[in-house]
Amino acid sequence: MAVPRAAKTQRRTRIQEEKEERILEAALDVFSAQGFRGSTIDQIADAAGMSKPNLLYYFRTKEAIHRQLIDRVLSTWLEPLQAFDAEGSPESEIRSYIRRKLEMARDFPRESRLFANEVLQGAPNIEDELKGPLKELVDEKAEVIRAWARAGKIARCDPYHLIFSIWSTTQHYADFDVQVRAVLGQKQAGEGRFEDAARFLEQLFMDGLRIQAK
Amino acid sequence: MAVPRAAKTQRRTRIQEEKEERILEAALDVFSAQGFRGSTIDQIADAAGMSKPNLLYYFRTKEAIHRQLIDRVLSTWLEPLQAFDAEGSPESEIRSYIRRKLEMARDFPRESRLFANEVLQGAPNIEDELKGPLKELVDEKAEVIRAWARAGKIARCDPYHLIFSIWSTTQHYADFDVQVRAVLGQKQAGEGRFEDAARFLEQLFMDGLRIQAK
DNA sequence: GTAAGCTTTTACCAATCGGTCAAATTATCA
DNA sequence: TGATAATTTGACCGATTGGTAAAAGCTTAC
Repeated sequence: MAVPRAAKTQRRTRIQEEKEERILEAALDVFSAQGFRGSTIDQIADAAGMSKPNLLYYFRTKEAIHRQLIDRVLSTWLEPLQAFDAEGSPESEIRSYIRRKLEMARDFPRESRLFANEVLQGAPNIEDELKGPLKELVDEKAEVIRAWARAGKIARCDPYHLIFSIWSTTQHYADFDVQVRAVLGQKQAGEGRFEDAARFLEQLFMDGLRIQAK
Repeated sequence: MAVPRAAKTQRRTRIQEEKEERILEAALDVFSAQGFRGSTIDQIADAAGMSKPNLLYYFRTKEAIHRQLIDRVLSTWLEPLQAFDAEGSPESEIRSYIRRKLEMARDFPRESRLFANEVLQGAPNIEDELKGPLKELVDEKAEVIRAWARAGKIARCDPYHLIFSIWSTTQHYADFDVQVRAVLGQKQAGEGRFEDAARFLEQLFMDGLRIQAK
């Protein structure tokens, strides 16, 4: 008798790991492009190259796939901010934070869009994570920024809105990619726009915060 | 014999105008919260206080509602950038552009989210508008900004990415409202965050572009 | 008032949705 | 090899989807 999802054995099978990975990869494609409600299990199963019942053997529900995906993405999404270091100089920390967030927009646009879709539609599944871990992390880093301002190392400013503005400007290149491409036109068909964006944003934030470049 | 959608008469009935307006208003609610695919005609009909077939008497398909809504929103979305004036001073023009975009995020968050949903999901219905009218408008204003930089009125910078950064930072407060609220917590339950954001963004862009305040 | 056209409703449809079930197939390991 | 567990399949289900047909009800102009 086959008890689904390998409840009997503790260890996960090789096949289980492979298939679950393939499903999550396919689901990232589909969910990030169409949102949760707009995606169907059939589409994900197709993209993963398996039948719907087979997919549902690994994940009980559509929601279960989405939850696991969101969990995974959320933690990688927070990494750059985690790395924000109170010991470093404002210049290097803010510069490298901008650069890392831009690299994520370039290299992991699906992850960014998955997250954007979720937040845009009211974040029904991650409200707790936003109000808990995310808020705490931002509170902590905001204090670092405030200390820099007190020490006269950067201009006085609201640290929360500073963080928001770095988030929004960098993620814009993933979430609104179609628009960015349309406006820039053919001249930026390659990835050059990311370097231009990096140059612009670093200048904007350095001067905007009155940080002296070395 | 009732030919649908008043094909016989040229003029629109009073009832037609009222009902179509009610439908579009309801559809804005639903589409902006759940995206196109995630929304159902029933939900829109409910929100508009009428039966589904009754709604479908005024709009042949779900797509037709969405198209008309997008068209309408797109033009109001472009207004602030239209107002961007080459004759004005960089300080007043950029300041007021930021302020107007922030006011739109505060006063018309549904419109912003409808647009964000559309672009995020690949802009299948507005690609032409993005590559045509939008691009032309941005090209024109980018030239204005470039002229300011040549005249030494503002720092040299990529005008396109400047515009992107103003778009993204301001719309962030509409599109990612849930996240902003979660991170700021209870202390900003009212609309205070918009004033704080305005202060921060004006400072960031004024100093970032090395514009002297009068 | 009445007839023509406009609006609304009731009943309905085929397609698709998320998900189940039992049987068939395949992999694993003693 | 054989038995046991893991995986895959096809057939199916009730609910919901976008949309239609036709008749009933309502407005409006004459």
